[in-house]
Amino acid sequence: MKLSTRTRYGIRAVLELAENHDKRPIQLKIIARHQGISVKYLEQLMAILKSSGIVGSVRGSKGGYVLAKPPDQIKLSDCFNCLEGPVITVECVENNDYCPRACDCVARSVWAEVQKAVFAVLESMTLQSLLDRSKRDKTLHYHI
Amino acid sequence: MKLSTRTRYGIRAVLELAENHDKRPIQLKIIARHQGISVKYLEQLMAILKSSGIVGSVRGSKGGYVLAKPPDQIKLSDCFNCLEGPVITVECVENNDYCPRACDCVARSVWAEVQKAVFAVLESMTLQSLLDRSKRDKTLHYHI
DNA sequence: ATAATATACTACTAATATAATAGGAATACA
DNA sequence: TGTATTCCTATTATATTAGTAGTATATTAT
Repeated sequence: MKLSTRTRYGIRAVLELAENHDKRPIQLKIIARHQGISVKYLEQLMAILKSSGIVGSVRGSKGGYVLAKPPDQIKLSDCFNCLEGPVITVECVENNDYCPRACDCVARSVWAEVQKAVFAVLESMTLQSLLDRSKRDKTLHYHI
Repeated sequence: MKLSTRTRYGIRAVLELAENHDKRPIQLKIIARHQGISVKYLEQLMAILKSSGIVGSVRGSKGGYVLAKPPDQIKLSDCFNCLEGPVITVECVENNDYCPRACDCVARSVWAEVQKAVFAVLESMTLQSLLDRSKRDKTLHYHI
């Protein structure tokens, strides 16, 4: 159970957009430079995020990307879902018809619980809450 | 974030061993038939579980597999770990030296929290507790 | 002893998903 | 008009998963 770079890069990218939410659109080349990845690859990730309504874009010179909503209205679970796909897919958890023994399968109940736990964490976080956390942590560092 | 069949099959297999813990060794062909998978593939999964000290085996005719410890002493996190690998590997969570920005990376703190949540669920379950749950659920069904 | 049954070990193959690269089209600004 | 940027699609490389296959080794039963 390993996170794809797609999700890791993608979420770092939206966090960077969140930091600059009130400013002008940010170009991918900027983000790509910061994260040390190729613009071309990032383009594809942003396309996913855009089609899910998480980011918006401005084409042409001086264009770039912005968050489609204020950072306190974007949950991490939204980002995760569109980049990585549904949290922990064991077909049978979502789809009762997938396996005839689903209704009394213990294993299934395990995966359902794990899935719930992951989702709860991701749903409790918004981009804004993460920015706040980051700010707080940095302040703490100065005082150490 | 999708579970491998390796983990799904493997855990269903140890659950089947747990059900028969007081009995004679169970042959792979039995389990394979129940789960609808090939004996050969199951062999490989059992090899992993064996090398991690979760199951033991008896070779030769009338041989088979048994749990290496009583089912209340085997946590699901143990099984998961050896089959699927460490819960949610984002290198930087375990290894502080992996990324220079690790100490104040917000993304990293997210993955650390998710990881903790998953692990907590899996660590709270033993094979025995799952058997009990299964039994209880089945009883409930009769009463419905 | 020998035959039958089961695990143990190792190598190989097929299928799938991820990660990344590449080229050019469309759009906007200056 | 030229430059900068997103947009779209195709292709390739790499890694992982899933599964098959063959043979060796150990144990039991006859």
